[in-house]
Amino acid sequence: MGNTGPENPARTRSVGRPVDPAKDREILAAGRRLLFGVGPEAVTMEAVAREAGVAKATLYRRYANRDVLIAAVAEAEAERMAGRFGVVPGSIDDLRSALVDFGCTLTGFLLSAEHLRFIHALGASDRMAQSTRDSIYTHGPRGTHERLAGWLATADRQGLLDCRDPVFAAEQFLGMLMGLDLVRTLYHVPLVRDARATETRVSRLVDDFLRLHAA
Amino acid sequence: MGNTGPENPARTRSVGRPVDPAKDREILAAGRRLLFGVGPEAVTMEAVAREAGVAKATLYRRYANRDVLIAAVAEAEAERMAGRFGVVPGSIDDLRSALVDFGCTLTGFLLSAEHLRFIHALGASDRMAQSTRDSIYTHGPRGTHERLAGWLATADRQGLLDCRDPVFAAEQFLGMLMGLDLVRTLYHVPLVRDARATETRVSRLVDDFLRLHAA
DNA sequence: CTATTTGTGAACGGACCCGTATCGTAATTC
DNA sequence: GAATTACGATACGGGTCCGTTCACAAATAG
Repeated sequence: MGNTGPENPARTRSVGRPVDPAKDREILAAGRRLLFGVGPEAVTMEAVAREAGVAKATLYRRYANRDVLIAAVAEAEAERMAGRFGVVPGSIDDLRSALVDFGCTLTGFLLSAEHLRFIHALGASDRMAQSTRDSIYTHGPRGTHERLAGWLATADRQGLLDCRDPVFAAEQFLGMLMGLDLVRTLYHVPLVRDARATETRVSRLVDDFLRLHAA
Repeated sequence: MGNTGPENPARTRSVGRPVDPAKDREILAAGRRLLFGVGPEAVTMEAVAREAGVAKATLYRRYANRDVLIAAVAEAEAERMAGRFGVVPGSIDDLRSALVDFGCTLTGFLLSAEHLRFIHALGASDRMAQSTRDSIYTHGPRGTHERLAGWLATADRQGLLDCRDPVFAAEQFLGMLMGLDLVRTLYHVPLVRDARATETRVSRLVDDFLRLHAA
């Protein structure tokens, strides 16, 4: 993951024309636009080359074949999204407002156009390697789940909460939070919910959750 | 929807060799296997013809083009799944066991291989018409949500429950029930959960839900 | 300048697919 | 039997894409 370029240790042989890193970025950006903007079928070598302003031969100099390219595009996006996914509840002093903030941020992301496109790109079973999916899952939902569970466990140890099964409780909370939003996303059902509505909704859910696990 | 065949009023001209309905079924079955088993890209006219043991010309006699065929396959599957989705809580006399049964059936379906393949096929944005998706959504998740909300509203009117916003509560319950299962499905994360584990999990969730809305 | 490597542009063979067409055969009505 | 329709097998033109190749320009080190 901490690689200078596509699949390369010792990329510079220190002689000859150096690799243009701008092209790397252009290729991945073009691949991302196609994969997450149009769909997996749209990311053909010819389309990527055209979109990136690069010769097809250049693509094959960097990526062995189409599947490798698609995997690289997905992996790059996974890293980009890790930051967005990396939401964590704030200070434990004010449980309620920490959970409300956490919930609003998370649902806001769930419903974003960015995430929607990402979810749909996951359907490309064959084209996207399972390892890529695993990586995204681990850095994404699984990480969020674990962090929330850890946070709840801490709150329980400090006597702020009665939460003897934090993993279960965290999933319960995340489930309530997502509600049917993910389903709606999958079915392309538009859902407008402004910041105001989101906050009231999340507030009610957090109140319920805290009521269930009151110390 | 109550059509004898693909897009056909007055299909019998009553003279000449009649259409073989078995071929209709074979075609749809083959399309279903390909669409939900392999992926949208796999459902080509040639593959369907091969898989169904039918000449390609026969396909074009029934379906104008590939997109129409794919839409028909998806629509047929949507009808098939409507029955599976059509879970409804049982008698209102015993809230708890009715909800537990409902929850177990629903999560069992959510995690089924059948539903998994279905979800992934939804990614084919271009190939599957939005009207098809809408139909599936309406007969599926939306219907379940509405039926549950109606059920809760009835329970509220009878004083068995304190549920002043049944739509909200229904989504809350469904959210808790699904938890991260749908996410796991999307990321191909296997989750083994036998009937025993499912029931204890759902029982806890139902208890929590009833505690939140106790009369 | 020379050697070396990156990148371009264009072309190519092979594969797959779509949608159509043709010809022969099977099944049914009259 | 004759007319009519459904189906199979096969082939074709047109298109897209993959992955490779080749000749040539561009950029860098020594």
